[in-house]
Amino acid sequence: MKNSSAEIEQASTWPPAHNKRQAILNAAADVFAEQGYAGASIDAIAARAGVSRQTIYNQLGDKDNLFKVVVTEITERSTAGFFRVLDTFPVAPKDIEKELTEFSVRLLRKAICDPSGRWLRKLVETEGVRFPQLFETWKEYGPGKKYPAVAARLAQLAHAGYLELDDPALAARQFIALLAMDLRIDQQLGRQTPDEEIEQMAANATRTFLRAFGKR
Amino acid sequence: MKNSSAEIEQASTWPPAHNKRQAILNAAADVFAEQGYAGASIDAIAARAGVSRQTIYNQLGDKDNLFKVVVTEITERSTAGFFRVLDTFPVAPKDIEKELTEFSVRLLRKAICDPSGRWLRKLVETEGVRFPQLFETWKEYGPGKKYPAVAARLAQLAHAGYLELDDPALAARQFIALLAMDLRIDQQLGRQTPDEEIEQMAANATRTFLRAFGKR
DNA sequence: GACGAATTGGACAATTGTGTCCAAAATTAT
DNA sequence: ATAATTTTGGACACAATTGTCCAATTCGTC
Repeated sequence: MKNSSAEIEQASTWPPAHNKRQAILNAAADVFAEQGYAGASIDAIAARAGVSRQTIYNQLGDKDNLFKVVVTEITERSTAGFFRVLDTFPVAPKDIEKELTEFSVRLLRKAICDPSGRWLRKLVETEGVRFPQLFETWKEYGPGKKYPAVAARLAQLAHAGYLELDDPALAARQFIALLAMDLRIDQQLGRQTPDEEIEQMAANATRTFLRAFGKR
Repeated sequence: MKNSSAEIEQASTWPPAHNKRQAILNAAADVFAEQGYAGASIDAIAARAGVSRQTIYNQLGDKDNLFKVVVTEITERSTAGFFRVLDTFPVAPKDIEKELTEFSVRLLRKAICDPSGRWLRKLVETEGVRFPQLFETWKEYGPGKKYPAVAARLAQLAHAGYLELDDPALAARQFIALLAMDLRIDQQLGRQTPDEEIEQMAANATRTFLRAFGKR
């Protein structure tokens, strides 16, 4: 009924059980993020996925394993989306402020439209202590790969004479921090950040970043 | 035994039961933060506080109420500490970079040594959806009072000719974002950030902030 | 030392959740 | 159509948790 993932169950004459599996994983991600590991009951997940409890145990084993699968799955989904956006990073911009702002908008929008990232961060924050190995995996895929990638792009811009950077890695972290800043507060609630605000956030971050590191 | 709050129970010929109450609140804060609301069992809290379960029910009622008391208590403790540090904000610095960095170190250190802030943030993130009224309270005391206070100090510095600001409120958020940036990752784990790194973080943030907004 | 208050520990019912088993039903492929 | 596989829903044992009750004990005070 109120199953938001139901539309995915089209006629898929494909991997036998993969649409139900997907429905389960989506539902599980939601419930885990909302209720925490302990608070998430298998029944709640089953209900939201529109599946019987038994099917979950059949396909994914016990709660621990379900949780691990959810996190790895979402990690992959999230990083894939991130790198797709990163490919649109401006290389030889005519108007650097304009193009960097537009890139920032794309980045923020991806981070919003695809809630995976948010769920994931929340899950890791909440359950990281109890699943240390999971925390490591996330750190490897999250900060471990995303920040260097951004740093490389920034270094490229610096090398092309657009920026003055002595520490690209630091600049990358600061750029992301400035971008995500206002998003966090909104996002922790269910608040759907309106488009104008996203553009405002991107503009603010880019402007300050360029004030600090732009060639003058 | 391994009760880290036990030392507080000195000879206090004072409010009859207030040291035990404190022990309970401290333990509850820890357990709630580690395990989430659902995962935190009263028994676990009682054990960590070194009291019997019954005592918790006697003094603080049921789990819901205990949680509320913990959050309000910690909110007050945290904001108090913050404003005590904010009073050391440089007003007429000789070397602005130096003095602003030192202030940043104090701010970060307070945010670390007093784990209340971290616990609180985590609790709000985890349980904010389930306790909406609580979320509002936190937002009122957290972002609602801290950011404007910082903005006012920055505006003061700008007025005194040290900074070039068009939007103090925005600058305040960005300053805090730059400061807290690297802290979050460390902190979510139990990692005790070493002193040199704190100073490094403060220096990085201040340097970038002044590159963007310092009068040249 | 004796009194009153708080604390303790243990037992208790009620609820909730996990993970398993299984026979009936639905779905899919042959 | 028929056979194979998956899904379903309900029942079940088992464990954990909440919140309450109460007698025995400890604690601080007078």
